[in-house]
Amino acid sequence: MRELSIVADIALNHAPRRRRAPAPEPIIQRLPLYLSCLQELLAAGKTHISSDDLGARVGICGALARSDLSHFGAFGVRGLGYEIDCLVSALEQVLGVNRKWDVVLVGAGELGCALALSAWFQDSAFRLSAIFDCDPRQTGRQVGDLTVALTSDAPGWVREHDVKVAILAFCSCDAQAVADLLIGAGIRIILNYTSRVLQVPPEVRVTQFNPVAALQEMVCHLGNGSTQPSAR
Amino acid sequence: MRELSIVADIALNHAPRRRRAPAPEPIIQRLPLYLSCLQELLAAGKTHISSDDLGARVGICGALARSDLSHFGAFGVRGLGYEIDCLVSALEQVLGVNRKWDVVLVGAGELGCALALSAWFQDSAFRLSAIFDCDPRQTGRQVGDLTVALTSDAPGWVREHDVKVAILAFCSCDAQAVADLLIGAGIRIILNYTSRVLQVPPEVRVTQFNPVAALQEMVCHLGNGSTQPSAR
DNA sequence: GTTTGTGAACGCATTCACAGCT
DNA sequence: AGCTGTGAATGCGTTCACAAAC
Repeated sequence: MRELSIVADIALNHAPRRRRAPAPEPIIQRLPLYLSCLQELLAAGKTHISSDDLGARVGICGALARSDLSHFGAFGVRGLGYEIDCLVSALEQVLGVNRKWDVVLVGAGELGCALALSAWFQDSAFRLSAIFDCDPRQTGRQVGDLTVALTSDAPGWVREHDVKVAILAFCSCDAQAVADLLIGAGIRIILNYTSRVLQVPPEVRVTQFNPVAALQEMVCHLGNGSTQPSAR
Repeated sequence: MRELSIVADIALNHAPRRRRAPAPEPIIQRLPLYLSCLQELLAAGKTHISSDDLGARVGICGALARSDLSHFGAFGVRGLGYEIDCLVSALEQVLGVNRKWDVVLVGAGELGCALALSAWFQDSAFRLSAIFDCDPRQTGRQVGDLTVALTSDAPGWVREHDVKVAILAFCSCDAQAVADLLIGAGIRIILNYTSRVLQVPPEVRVTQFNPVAALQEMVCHLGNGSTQPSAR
């Protein structure tokens, strides 16, 4: 009777083992990168990849890629590397994206619509299931195959359909209030396009998705570096 | 003759000192969060804030906030906390956002337009200075006060105007090729809305801004946690 | 009494190096 | 020969705890 890892026995059929620890945050942050690269490689017809190659593609060293993957089981073959489609399945399972997740989108402005109509969520694990806006004049409008409803109806919908994931894509005004209501209704994951930094209880996860903040962080390295930001 | 920190002598007028080390990455990642909160507090009329309070707002402990800020100088007053507007100025300077940065936007689809028309960049350090699209039928269209040009013209523009910052907001197809051309023309910072994971030389910074990847990462904590993703 | 600035302690992620498998 | 899996070592960020300042 051997120990079994939660994931890999299903993804592969040969014996994976080891660590079932909750998986460190930094590793989890890299999994989507791996997955994205691998899906691309798969689409390009590649079948195997080495840890060094994979690492290079996501900007880390090979040893780290190996170490990361080994947290979830032994997916590689010594001398050959990793079989890509196995790895894709395994990562999808680890991430929990081998099922569908309903998502509510709050904000039907330019950005909200761009998201709703984008190709991003096609073929992803995430299905936009409702769209809301606080402006009553937007109510009833069609965006793709969704109909805009009032933001005040969002908590009810979330509760009724047991939705766990929300995207906030409206102008920042009362983002915290909206978030609080959604969390109260059962939302556990928030993708926040608002410039407001949200305070949430520990069981809720937020990702700040503000382009200006992202640019600020990167510009910092430039500004204090070699390039003197003298003029312009 | 005392040592002087690069930044703080200008931001404040009393003696800041200590570390002029290049500032660890994790700290820099938090600076935009601090800044955002502080600007909000400032707008709300508050003048002072303690490290504990500031920490709570960005989801970290007070000691860490203190430690972070002290890397750039001594901005606080013991017993009182930090004077918000001083801190805002100092952070803006550290981040390098007390000047204007020209930005080129590649992609004039739903998303590109949403970005161009959004309020995000108003009053920020970033000015969208040109917008490009690979579809010739888009050429000449007005988006806000910008006129869409061909993506193939982007490298020339970047070189000519010495632009360092680019935003990629088109459907993923040949994101890497576009990125390579822009980098060749002098781009050092890329905000990548594409689902393609970009490979760039070490002097270039990329932030992946793909909502699906962000959701995947967060869902992971849910899926393997207490909530069994059994049904639906 | 309150709150900062900071050295010391701790814990954790990454890298290294190599044994082991193909 | 090539590449994975992994323990050991390293380096680094965070937390702790307290002296100094207001």
